[in-house]
Amino acid sequence: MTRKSSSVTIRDVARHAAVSVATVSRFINRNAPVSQEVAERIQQVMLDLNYKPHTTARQLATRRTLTVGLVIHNMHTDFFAPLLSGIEAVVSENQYNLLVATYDYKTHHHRPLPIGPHNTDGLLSYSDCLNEEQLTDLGRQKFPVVLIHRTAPPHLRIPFVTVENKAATRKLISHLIQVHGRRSIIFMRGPSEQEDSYWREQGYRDALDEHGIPFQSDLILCGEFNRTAAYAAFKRFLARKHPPFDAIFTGDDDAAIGVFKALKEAGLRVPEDVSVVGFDDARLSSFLNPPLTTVRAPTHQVGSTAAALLFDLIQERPIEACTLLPTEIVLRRSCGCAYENPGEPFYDVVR
Amino acid sequence: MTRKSSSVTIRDVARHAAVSVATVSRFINRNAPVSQEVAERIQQVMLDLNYKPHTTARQLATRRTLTVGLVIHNMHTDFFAPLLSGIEAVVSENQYNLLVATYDYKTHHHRPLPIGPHNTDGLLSYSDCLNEEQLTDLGRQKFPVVLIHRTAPPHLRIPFVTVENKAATRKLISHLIQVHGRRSIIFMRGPSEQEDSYWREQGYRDALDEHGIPFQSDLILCGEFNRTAAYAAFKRFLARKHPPFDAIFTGDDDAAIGVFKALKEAGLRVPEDVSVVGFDDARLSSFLNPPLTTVRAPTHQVGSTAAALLFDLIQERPIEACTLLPTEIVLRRSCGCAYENPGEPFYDVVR
DNA sequence: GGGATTAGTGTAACCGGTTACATTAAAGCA
DNA sequence: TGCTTTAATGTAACCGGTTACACTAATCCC
Repeated sequence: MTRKSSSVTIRDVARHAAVSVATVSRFINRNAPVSQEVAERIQQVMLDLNYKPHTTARQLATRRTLTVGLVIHNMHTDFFAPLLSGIEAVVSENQYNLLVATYDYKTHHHRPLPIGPHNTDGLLSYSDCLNEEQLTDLGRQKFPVVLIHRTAPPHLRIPFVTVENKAATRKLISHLIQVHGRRSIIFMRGPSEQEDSYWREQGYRDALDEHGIPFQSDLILCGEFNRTAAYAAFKRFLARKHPPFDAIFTGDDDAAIGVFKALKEAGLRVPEDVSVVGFDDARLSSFLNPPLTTVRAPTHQVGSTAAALLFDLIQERPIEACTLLPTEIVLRRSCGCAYENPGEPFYDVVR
Repeated sequence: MTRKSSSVTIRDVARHAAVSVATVSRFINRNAPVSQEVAERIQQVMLDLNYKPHTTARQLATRRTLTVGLVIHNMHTDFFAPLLSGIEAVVSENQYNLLVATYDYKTHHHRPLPIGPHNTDGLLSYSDCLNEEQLTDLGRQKFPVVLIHRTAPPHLRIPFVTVENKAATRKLISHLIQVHGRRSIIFMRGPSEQEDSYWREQGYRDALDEHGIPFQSDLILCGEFNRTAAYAAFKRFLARKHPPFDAIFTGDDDAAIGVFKALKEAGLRVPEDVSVVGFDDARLSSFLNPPLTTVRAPTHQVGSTAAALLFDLIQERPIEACTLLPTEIVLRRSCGCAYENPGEPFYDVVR
């Protein structure tokens, strides 16, 4: 294998500065007094030799990695950019590094999780990338973990950060019913076992109940929170014998793009023939034609909050066990509202 | 500090299995024969004790981290999602981890680079996050580095991956001149020292030259490749005494969003009054109103190519020193073209 | 002035793995 | 049968830091 050019170690520095390695270490870490004179000598030698402390060795000795891990299943959708950005901001503020692993127990369960107590000080886990067994295992080791977009199994005391899904969805669906008179509303599920999808569906059902509209299982499709799958699922729906519909809740904004396309191909107009609404308020949602009515989720803030929580955990500060960030519905034209939003996306009608 | 619950080590496993640590290590790494019987015993003990090899210790002993680093200055724009996604795909395919650091020598130069030979096996560096001195330093240690969206200083033999900026820009500007009769074209620069910006400006100048249009320095603005800065810069331009203009090359797509907004506020129509063109073909560009004419840069592929190159370097395979990925102009409506693109963004008129 | 404290330093064990080298027993071969 | 090869294993040094403990000399305090 690659033989690294033998690098200069703390012992080299010690020898050249005519002191012990302990003294050099103390100088570097400033955790014990070192005389002025010796300090200067060490400083000079370090420069001369271009010495860089060996991160890995230090990690082994101190059992602290100054790194946090993030597990996500992939980065294929726009959703992850603001999430990552929020996490990254807090991580670098704390002078930590971020180790990113794409891992999903459903597809990688034969492979051990590449992130854990042995290479990070704490872990952020998105959605259902880890299963309960893995979480239990980490919990048993008292390893700091914060869950993102999923709640923790109650017997594990793992803090989590997610967004308010149910009430916002209920409000959005109610809006379709009350304001726009829609009654046959398609619901597109996300990936199964995705909690967001579950709660959004509850909100959808609640809204129907509230207005006395019976739930119809053949209005439930699977959009997978992704434009391509949503397009395909909706095409299949249109092709087969299906009940009439006058609105679609696409589950998330990315799926709405696929639905827009399928509707266009079918010659159906949005919002005249069909109201379309999404969830997330992704960066491009206000640019769609028509602009997409959706629920604004503070994804960047989800990331930063989760990361902040993780540092609280790592530093053993008291923490908030569960954080449910508020969402708000954003009315644009795709539901049938006629608001003109000048200068989108800078201004939105929010309520 | 946090005292980790003492974890089970290879010596514990060895003791319980009544073998030496070497044998356990061999069994784990499958790099020397171990008898069937002993193998089973070790396997069982590992399960019983829930033993997990200590990544850091292994890294120290083998001097291989199975991790690659990525240095970017931030993740604030949409540009990074496809880049990261491309990198990530190749990294996880190679069963490596990805360590992400946001670092910029201009703002962090007092702080040492958190990524290097001591915690990664190779490094991807975006644009001008690292300065020449830092690159030289890494080069001297023969540390594998691949540059993204910048060329390497010639005396350092560092491979790089970037996109074809100049010819595409020249073609795009020529299109504005020849097809749409534009002659007073604003050019928005990106961040100074950004190579992409430099080459795009060269392409812009070449196109002017080619058509005998004199270069006007007061048509050069600074958009910073970002919507907010571009909006502000363009507002300032409009507010002061300025030469007439009939087109804008915004430097990149994100900046185009800010320009769109400022134009709308000024009551100028796109493309009737002003042609607007960008660069990148970001995910939302085809959704803008009007859809943005731009240059398609294979950003995902830039990421995957750079990562693949880095692995070639790490594994000491022969490599391509410089990779210039092709770009193509994408005509939509913002320049004045009248193509109807059915089902944007799935189909584009590309040429 | 004598005991207690503190500044400044060194020695060596330790973190948890890998691996060069040595050793023994079994298998292969003439 | 005797010699060489190979399978299987153990011992201990090593990777490059940190830090507990020991020690000396100087300073403080009553």
